Amino acid sequence: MPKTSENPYVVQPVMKALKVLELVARHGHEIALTAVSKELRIPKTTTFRYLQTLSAAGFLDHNRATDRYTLGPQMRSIARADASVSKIRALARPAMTELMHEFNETVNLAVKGNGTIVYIDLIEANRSLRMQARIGDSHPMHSTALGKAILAFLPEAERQRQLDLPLTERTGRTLLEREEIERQLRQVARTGYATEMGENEDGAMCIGAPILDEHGYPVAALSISAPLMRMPHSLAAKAGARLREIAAGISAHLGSQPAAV
Amino acid sequence: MPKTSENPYVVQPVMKALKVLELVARHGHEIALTAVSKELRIPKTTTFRYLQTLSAAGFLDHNRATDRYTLGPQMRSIARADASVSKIRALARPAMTELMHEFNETVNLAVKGNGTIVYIDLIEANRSLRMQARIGDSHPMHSTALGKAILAFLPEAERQRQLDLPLTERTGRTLLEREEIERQLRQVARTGYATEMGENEDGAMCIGAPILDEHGYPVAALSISAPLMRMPHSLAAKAGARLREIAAGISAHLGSQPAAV
DNA sequence: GATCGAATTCCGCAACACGAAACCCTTGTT
DNA sequence: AACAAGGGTTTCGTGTTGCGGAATTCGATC
Repeated sequence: MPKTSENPYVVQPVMKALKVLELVARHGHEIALTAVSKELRIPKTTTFRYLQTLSAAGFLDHNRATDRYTLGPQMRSIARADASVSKIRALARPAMTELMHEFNETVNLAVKGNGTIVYIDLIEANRSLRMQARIGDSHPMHSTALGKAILAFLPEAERQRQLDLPLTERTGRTLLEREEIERQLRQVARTGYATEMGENEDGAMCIGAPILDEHGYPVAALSISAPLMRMPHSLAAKAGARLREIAAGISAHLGSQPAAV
Repeated sequence: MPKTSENPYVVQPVMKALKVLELVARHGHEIALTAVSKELRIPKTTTFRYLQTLSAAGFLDHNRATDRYTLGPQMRSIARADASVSKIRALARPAMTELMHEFNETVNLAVKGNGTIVYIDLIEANRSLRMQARIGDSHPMHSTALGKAILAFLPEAERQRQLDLPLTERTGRTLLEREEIERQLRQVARTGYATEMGENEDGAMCIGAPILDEHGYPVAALSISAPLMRMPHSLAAKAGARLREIAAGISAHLGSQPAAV
C-alpha cells in the first residue's frame, strides 16, 4: 500500500479494521466476510481477522447461523451512553448557571464512571479561591458529595460491590470505615442530598444531589462546592434543599418518576 | 503480554485500540493521553499512536486546545444511522406484511447505500417462484425500482453525482442512457412511485416508493416485486398507488412533512 | 526565566501481522 | 447420491511495521 503522506503515527491494522467496522455498521444489515473483503479490497484472511477481533471486542456481532456480521452491542451501548451524557449536560446547564448565581459558588456536574465519578461540566464562581476539579477529572465515589449522592441511590448489590473495592484516603478526613459510610448513605437516601467536608480536598466542602434516569438509577449528580469557611451549616442545608429540588427536576426530564424515595 | 488462550485470530493492535476507543467513549468527557495510558497500562507511545489513528478515522475527536480526546463524529454518525435503520425497519414491518397479503407478492425494504441500495428486510410471498434478493444484498440504483424511487427524490446535485458513476448493465433491458433515465425519474417524481421491468433481473419486475426522513431526504424505499407475467399494467398501477400511500405513512412517522411533492 | 509534566519524535529490534495457498465445510446442482 | 462451487477457516514462512525506551520539544506554572 503506497500510504499517502498522511500522519506517520497512524497504525495501519487499526485504521483498516476501523474501515471494516464502518462498512459493516453502515451497511444496515448483516454482511458476509467475502463481501467486506471485496468491497474494501482487503485480502480475505486479513478481513477475517479484523471481523473476529471486532466481534471479540463486542463492536460487531457475529451471527453464527448465517456467518454474517452486524453492528454489535458495544457500539450501541457507547452511543446510548454518549447520548445520555449529552442530554444530561444540556438539561443541566441552565439550572447550573442559575445555582451558581444563587450561591455564588462553583457548580459541578458528574456522571457515574466505573467506580469513580467523572466531571462532565462545571460552572465556576468567579471568586478568587481556585477550586479543585476540571472537566474530565475522575474522583473516588466515597470521598465526594457527588459520589455519595450516587452511591446512596444505587441498587443494594451494586453499592456493596462498590464499597468492597479498596477505599483510597484522599485527606485525613476521608471516611474509610464501612459502617460509617453506610450510615451516612442511609442518611443521604433520607434527606435526598449528600455532604462532604474536607474529605476529598483539604479546606473544601461539597454538597451533592443525584440525578436519576427513567429506571430510578443514579446516572449523574449535581453539586455545589465551596471553601469550608464560606459554607456554614445553615447555608449548606439550604443549598442541599435547592440541589435536591433542581436535580429532581432534571431527573423528571429524563423520565424518572418523582414518586417514592 | 501473556495473551490468554483466546481466539488466535485476534489482531492485538486492533484489540488494544478498541479498548482505548471504549475507554475514551465511556469517559463521558475529554480525556488526556497520559490518563488513557495509565488506565489501560499501555505504554504512552503506543497509546499515542492509537489515539492518533482513532482520531484520523473520525472515531475520536482531538481537541488541540486542551490536547484531550473525546468521542468523534464517526461514532455518532454510525449510531444515528443504525438507530434510523432500526426505526424504519420496525415501522415498516407491519405495513409490509399487510402489503404482502394484499398482493400476495414479495415485499422489499431497502436503504440507500453509497451508490447502491441495500435490502434491510423482505417478506416473501409463499408462491413457488423464487425471488431474487436476500437481506443484506446490494443492487445498483439505476436498475431497480427501489433505487429509482430514491434517485427521483434525491437533491439534484447528489442525483447528478450518482448518475455520473458508470452504470452497470444487469440485463438487456437495463436503462443506460442518461436522457432516458432522467425522463423516467421526472415521471417518478410526479407519480410518487417507480417501476422497473426486467431491468435488474430477467423475467422479474418491481414497483417501489420512497420513504423520506424529516428533511424530505429519501433514506429508504419500499417495493413489491413479482414475475413479469403475474403483474399486468392495471395491477401495477394499483400497487404503485398503495405503495406510495404506505411509504408516505412511514415517512410521516419519521417526521417528514406530507406537504408538497 | 526556570522547572515540571505532558505530548511528540527518534530509532533499532524482533514480534507478529500478513496473505497465498491449502483445507474443509455447507449449499445447491445434475 | 455424487459433484461442484463458493465461502469460511487454518497453516506457515516472510519481512514489514508496530513497539516502546529514551531523547526532545512544548507549554504551562511558580
